Amino acid sequence: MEYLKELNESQRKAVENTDGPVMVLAGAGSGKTRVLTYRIAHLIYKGASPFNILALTFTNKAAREMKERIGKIVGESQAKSIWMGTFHSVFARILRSEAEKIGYPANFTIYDSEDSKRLLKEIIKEQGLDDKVYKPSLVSNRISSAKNNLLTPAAYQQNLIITKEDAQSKKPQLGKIYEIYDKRLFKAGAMDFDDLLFKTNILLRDHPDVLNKYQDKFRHILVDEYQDTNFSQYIIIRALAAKFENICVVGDDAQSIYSFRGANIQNILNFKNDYPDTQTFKLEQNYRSTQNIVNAANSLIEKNQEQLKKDVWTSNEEGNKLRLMRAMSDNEEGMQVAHTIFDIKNTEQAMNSDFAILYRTNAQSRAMEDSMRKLNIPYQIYGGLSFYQRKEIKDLLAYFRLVVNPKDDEAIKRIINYPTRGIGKTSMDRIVLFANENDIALWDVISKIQTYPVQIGSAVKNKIIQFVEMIQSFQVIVDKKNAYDAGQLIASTTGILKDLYSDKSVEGLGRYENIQELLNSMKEFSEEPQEEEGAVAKLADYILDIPLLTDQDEKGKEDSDKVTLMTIHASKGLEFPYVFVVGMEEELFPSLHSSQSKTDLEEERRLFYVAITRAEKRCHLSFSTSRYKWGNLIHSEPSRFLTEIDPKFIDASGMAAATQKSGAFAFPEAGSGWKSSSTPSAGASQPTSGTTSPNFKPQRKLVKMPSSNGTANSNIKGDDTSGLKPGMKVEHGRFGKGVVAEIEGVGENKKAHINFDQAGKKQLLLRFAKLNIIG
DNA sequence: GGTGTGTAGGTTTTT
DNA sequence: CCTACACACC
Repeated sequence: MEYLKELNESQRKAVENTDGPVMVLAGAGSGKTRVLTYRIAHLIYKGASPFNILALTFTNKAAREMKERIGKIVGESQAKSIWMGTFHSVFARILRSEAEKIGYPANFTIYDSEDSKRLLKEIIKEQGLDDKVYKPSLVSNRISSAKNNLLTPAAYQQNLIITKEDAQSKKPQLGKIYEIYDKRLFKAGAMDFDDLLFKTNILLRDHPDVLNKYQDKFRHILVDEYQDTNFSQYIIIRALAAKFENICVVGDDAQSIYSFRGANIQNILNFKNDYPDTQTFKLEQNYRSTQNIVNAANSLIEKNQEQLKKDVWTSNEEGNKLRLMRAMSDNEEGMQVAHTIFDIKNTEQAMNSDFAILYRTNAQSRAMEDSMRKLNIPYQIYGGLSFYQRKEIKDLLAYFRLVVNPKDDEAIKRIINYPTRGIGKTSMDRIVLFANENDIALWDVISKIQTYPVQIGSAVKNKIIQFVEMIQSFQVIVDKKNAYDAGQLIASTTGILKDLYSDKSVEGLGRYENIQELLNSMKEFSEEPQEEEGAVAKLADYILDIPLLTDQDEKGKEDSDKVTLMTIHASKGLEFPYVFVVGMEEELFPSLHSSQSKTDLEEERRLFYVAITRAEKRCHLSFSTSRYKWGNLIHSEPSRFLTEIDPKFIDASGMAAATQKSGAFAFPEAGSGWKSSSTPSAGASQPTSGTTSPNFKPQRKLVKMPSSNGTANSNIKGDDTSGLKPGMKVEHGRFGKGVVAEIEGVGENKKAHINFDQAGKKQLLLRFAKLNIIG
């Protein structure tokens, strides 16, 4: 029990009190993961079987890492048996083994958001509705929140509040769409993300024996990030915990940032009402960040009204103040960040992986990527499209899906004419219409196309028959061959490989390589030892839960030394020595949508709180006064959040030019030296490749030059510094005037040690530094 | 039925 | 700016 000594008092109590309901309110950086890890280890140490432990985490990655840490304490074989993962993946697993009870095949398909929206779009059109009024994404959100609140289509249509809302927003048909959508999913043997929770609830509600079984099984339940659970998740947990009430939830209301996904902060606020004899432990000591960071974050979150009282403090060093940076364009902002990273790496011996650049929206990554590339700083983007959502990958996966679950209508529609085989839109429209009108699965129609009175030409019928026969031939082999052999056969027989190979463009090559990458990983999967002697790794097992993987779950992303770029949402639970929060601008952060309502604004503020508290040593906040949006330059104002942090924790010394006319924004310390318009640009940048993971093609091919916005970077040129000698006086755009102390290195590694009057000693690589010789 | 071109519309955040 | 879809042509 050595591990108990590594805990402070409240942490230790949260670990040792393993009986009955426990709520742990864990401030940012207070060792929440450590508590969860040790609590599980402690349970096992005290004799609990790992099979009886259910631990729900927010990402698969978090589950994996926690398992690893537990394994180090109690042994890997024990840790392996714990039921641990996201709500979605754990309950998908349970649903597969109980699927028949609710009328689903065990091989049910999981529709990702794209599949759902395509289906919705089809239904909207079919109903003769305007898809500009009934926007698929909006309809999808509405249905999603209905499901997360456990409203069936019938309940939805009977709910007066909802129907009134829909009527007022001129969308009275939403309930009807939901009803049809739900039917189609069922017919296709498919569940969307929300169904994985919804159907779990149905299963547990309608099958007391099943409920009983899992209540007994999951004798100990732990839920991480409890503040971000929704109603559907809450009911599942409540049902499963009802018998033993050995439930431990861990969370921080100040970090609740997923209400758009149905997360309900009340779940954590009301926990005590559900379990009156709850023991509550507060973790308030922050071990992660410096005093300045903790205090700055506290001063911000104070502005929120609705929260549980907590005093987060730290005994860490005071550290640097949060540094404010101002740029004139998004590109310049990127360059400032890149240069700052470059400098910190030099002066503090930091690794690339010590840095994270966090932003509000994925679209902001581009300027950051460009600047990283220009300074040759390796980086890794998380978020955006995951590998498995790429078109070519989804196409091939659709074949796999169809082979595994022939009722999967979306898969059929996606690939029946890809690669093109003469089954065109008109024919498919007729077939789909016929199938929907008669409530028959698409596969049933096409596999018996001769027997149904669908008006299509005989040539097309023959093509369809060939297609069906091809799929059937795959179905025969799929259980005999391993996933890789089956996958390889399908990829080549269908003509996908050939089709992609024949495209010799850069993008086409990338797509081909992505397919090869998928096949490689299937090979790896197929070569893993199987539990059962002589069994093969099946295609179905490879593909079924792929939609639940995010790109954080992909292999080979973590162990290399790269700067991390991600949205703030994706950064939840992570920590980095150096954090840059970029795009601190009104209408971006807080987002345009959120500035209307108070609760939304409070959520944005919590999001900012999350961003700041990711930082261990230093936190940089940057904004730009203009930004490209859809190719147009738009003006932007500094975020109101910047003024909500107590100024005594902020270093705005580089903000001289910033106060010029941003009325809403004036820092007392605005001072010396720094002119944003003279930020050096990386003229000598080299062509870069290989900065992204080898698994992936860069998403964009072109590196945009900084001069594209016409300002900041274009007209500053450094002097020729090849003859620079110690003793010479120079001027640097950012650091001001200084004297060269020493020249070191040769060629592109030539470096000058310069004592700047204001900025102190710096080492600058001459190949990047724009220096003007002044004496 | 296949292929190419024009244009409308899209950015919160994610399992 | 980029993508997805509608329409016109072959």
